Amino acid sequence: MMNTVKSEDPTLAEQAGRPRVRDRIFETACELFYRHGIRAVGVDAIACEAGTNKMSFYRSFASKDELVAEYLRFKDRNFWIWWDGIVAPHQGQPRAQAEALFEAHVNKTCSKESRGCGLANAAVEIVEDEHPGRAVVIAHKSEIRRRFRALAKAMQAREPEQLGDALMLLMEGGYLARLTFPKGGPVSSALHAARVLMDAHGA
Amino acid sequence: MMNTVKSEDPTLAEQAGRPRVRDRIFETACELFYRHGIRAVGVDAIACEAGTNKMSFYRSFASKDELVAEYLRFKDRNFWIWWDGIVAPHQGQPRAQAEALFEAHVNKTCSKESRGCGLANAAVEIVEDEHPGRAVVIAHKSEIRRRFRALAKAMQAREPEQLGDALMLLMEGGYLARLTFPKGGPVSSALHAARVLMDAHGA
DNA sequence: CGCCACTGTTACCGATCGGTAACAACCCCA
DNA sequence: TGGGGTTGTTACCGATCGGTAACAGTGGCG
Repeated sequence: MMNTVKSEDPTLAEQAGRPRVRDRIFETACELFYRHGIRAVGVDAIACEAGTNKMSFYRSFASKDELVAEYLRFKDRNFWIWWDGIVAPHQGQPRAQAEALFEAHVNKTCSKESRGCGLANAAVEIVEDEHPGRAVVIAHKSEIRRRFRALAKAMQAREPEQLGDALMLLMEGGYLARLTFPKGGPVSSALHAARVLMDAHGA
Repeated sequence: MMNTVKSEDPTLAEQAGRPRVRDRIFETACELFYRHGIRAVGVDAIACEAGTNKMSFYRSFASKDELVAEYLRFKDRNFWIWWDGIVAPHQGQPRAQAEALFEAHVNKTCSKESRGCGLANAAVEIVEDEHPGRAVVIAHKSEIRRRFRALAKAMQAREPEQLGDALMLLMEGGYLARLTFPKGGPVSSALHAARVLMDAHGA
């Protein structure tokens, strides 16, 4: 808790030009966790890949679990930045927002480097309730459900909860399918399916 | 390769009344893999939980990876037995078959012990292409896609490939959602969403 | 200059990982 | 009464896991 940042304002540290060790480690960890999975990546591998060693790792992070939680919070923040960025150009037009979301989702998930959703993958790997990352995952997915339902309600759909849930299932299913199918998988049909669903709900 | 079964026909061994050590180990492994994940369960834990020891484990299985592959093949077989059992009563009525499938899927996935789809979870945990279980997962998911598309075609739907993929995304999304939501999660809306989709496709 | 925060290095800890050798007991069947 | 196949037991292997102690350098800033 107290050894994450010893002194100095972190914003002040970022002003300095070259990257702090902590940032290099964190960036490396994010990439390795996403690419190979959380359990598959050890602390030693992270530190080594970041060009430093395990001791420097533990000078910046309290534990691996804590780093994992921070990784998940990072993924969560980035997701909502992405979401808000997609939605912004169509303010007040919930139907157009949803379509833009699914179009972007298909594009993103079909990209070569995609390994689905890091939060969803963590939901599979992290089973222990005490793990500090578990709460982050649950909160993230709950918020997704809330937003999809709100979107469905805003477009005046019949049975907005059902439509919101259905849209969420479509998106989550795409994340999962990406792990077994190359680019041309079922994800490609997500936008079309979302449109059909919204049409059918009178939105 | 040669130490999985040393002698005797395995079918002959099953004729004998009490459970072989191999079967106890395998059954235990299946439960632990599904409940806690593949990477989270060690060989020692499996053997111990099965009331034996690591040495007896390696007398029955060539390696942990090989056991994992066998676990996945087991899950695959069971899944199709389940599928065929659901579909059988509605032969020749693809629309009714799909509805029965989704109703059963919702029930199964909402049950208390459910941890989603073991194959899908393995798709998250197993990244290495060389792992003997990876091919099993890919084949399984490909077959699911094939069957859903065939089902959509059989019900004379417009754009059967799109509908088939959409149905698959709904189902897979439910598996994923189950890991973060308790019983009343978005999975509950899967059957309704599937109906709406099929209606919209004129099936 | 000297101080101090940051980093690198090395060695170590106990625990667990997947996997193996050697030997003693057992039980069924010939 | 034998075996032969199946088990249990113990000890061990090298490697890696997450995590720590102690010390040597280095850079910037007062």
